Amino acid sequence: MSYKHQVAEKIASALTSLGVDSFTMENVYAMLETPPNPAMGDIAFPCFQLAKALRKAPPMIAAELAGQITGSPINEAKAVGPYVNFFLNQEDVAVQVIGTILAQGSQYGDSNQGKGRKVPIDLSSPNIAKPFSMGHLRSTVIGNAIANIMEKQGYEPVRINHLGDWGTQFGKLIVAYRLWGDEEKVKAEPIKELLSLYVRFHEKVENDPTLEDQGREWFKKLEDGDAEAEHLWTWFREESLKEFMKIYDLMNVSFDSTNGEAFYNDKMDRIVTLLEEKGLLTESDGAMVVNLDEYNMPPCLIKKSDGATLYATRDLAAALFRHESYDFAKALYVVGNEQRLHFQQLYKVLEKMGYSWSADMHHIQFGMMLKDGKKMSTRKGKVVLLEEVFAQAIADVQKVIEEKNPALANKEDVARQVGVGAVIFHDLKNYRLNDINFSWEEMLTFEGETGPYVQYTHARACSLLRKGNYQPSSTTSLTPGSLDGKEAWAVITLLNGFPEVIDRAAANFDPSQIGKYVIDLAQSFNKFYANVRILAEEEDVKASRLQLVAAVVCVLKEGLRIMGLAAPEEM
RNA sequence: GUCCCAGUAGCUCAGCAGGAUAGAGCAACGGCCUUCUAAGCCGUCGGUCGGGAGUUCGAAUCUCUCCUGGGACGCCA
Repeated sequence: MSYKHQVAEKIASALTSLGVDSFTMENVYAMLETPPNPAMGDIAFPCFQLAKALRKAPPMIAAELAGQITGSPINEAKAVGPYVNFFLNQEDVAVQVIGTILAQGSQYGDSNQGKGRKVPIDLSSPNIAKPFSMGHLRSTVIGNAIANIMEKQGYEPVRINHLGDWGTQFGKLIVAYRLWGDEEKVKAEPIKELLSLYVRFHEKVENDPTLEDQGREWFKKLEDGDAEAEHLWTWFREESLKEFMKIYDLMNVSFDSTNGEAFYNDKMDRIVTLLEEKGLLTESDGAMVVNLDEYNMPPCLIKKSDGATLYATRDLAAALFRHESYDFAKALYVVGNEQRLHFQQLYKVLEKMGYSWSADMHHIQFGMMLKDGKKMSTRKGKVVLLEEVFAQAIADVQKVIEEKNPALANKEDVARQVGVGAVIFHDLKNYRLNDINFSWEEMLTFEGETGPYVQYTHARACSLLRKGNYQPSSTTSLTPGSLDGKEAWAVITLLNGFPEVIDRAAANFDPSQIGKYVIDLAQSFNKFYANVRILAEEEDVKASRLQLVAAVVCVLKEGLRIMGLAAPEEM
């Protein structure tokens, strides 16, 4: 039980003795606040809500309560207007918090809420034959971080890269390749060449709308097993995958499944049959649809008038497959917010089919990656390639290393970890629904609220442990007075809050909670570092402070790991 | 037109199961390396929380309305 829970319990029992029994310890815990100024106390309990039950003014209640609450970890309870402010025995709390972290290590903050239940997460999912652009970064890093968060909550995440390897776009690409393609060129630079074919196709379509029809025809051929179409498709897919793997290796992201849309090609007849059996399929303008008027939504398209399938058809097949394969606790789709309607339709169709588990599916939406305030368009070739962004980031970090720490041992590894970390952190630090306006300058900043800042803080802390010859111990004992002062106390209270941050991040599928936390912790540690001497102190004081440093290292590293960043020990 | 999301410091954003004086980072300016990595720390400057109304002891936070920006709305994914 954390010290805050101990305080809440004492308040709850004091309330009971005053004749109020409607507040449980958990209720009280939720009401606890932090005073605006540390000089006012460590924890505050507002008494407004008690005014009705006790028929007294809040300040009177606060005064009464303050007189009744004593005992560890509380040093003093003081009524300030309508609040009871508690001053804690900071040494008791420090031992508790640091002891817990050093004992649990990377498991600090774990919980068993998920009980080993599976959570398939649809993430990354780039389109074959298109470059891996900045836009695809978001789904990858957000999904990966959420998978880590769920894992920390005791779930078993299943990372699924639902590759965009099926659809009319492949028909278009095949048409373009047959018209203008060159085998040698594609072999030399697959993604670049395929993209330029795709761009060219969309330029030509302006003057020759029949190209669109040809594209649709070729996709239909692909679905029907045409040999030439299949050969080209397989080739394009393999070349693309090779390119994507480079990026994933760089990011240290891996998948449990790379079943893309094509995987469901032979599983869609079943969906159509099921929909027919349940009487949900109706014909509309030659296409087959599920009507969703009752939900005030446009109909969900299942089959085009030429009989070819659509995005929704494949997602329905995928949903059924995932439910049958994983018996999931939740199923997550980390997909941009512009697809909101699609997922709402998907859930409603599943609901109409009688699958109550559709309620466990969540569309984890995120905002768009914009360039100059506008959407990046693959068709117009206006994309920023992720590969280039990483390359630039790593090069910039290398420059900084040469300037600040040229003697560093494994420069290449560190440059990669920090460069990639800067890009990932920049994406994750703000709430995922916010749009991001792409800016080289902002992305490649290594100062302030950035990934490198946190990594740097971690590295400095590691350096202290090294130089102080810190040895882990099974017990935590702190020398009285060694961790006095507001700097240490700020670090300790933040360290204590880590498990709650994980809970909040998991409940909201929100990696930015971890990002903000890790920044806060790094900032407060840097203040401690700047104001409190560690290595030059007497042995017992040094030992105590190093234990705090070790706890910070542990939590920073774990926070970074969850976000998908490495934590180099020197940089 | 309908439905979603957003509007907080010059810029990028926190805060939004209502609570005591609205916070960071960047930018600008000024300090701090004979204490441990200056990718750091400290200070100064900077706000009618888009406008208006309502709910209540109390609203950046909840409700309504208006304004502005973005997105989605059948044979793309």
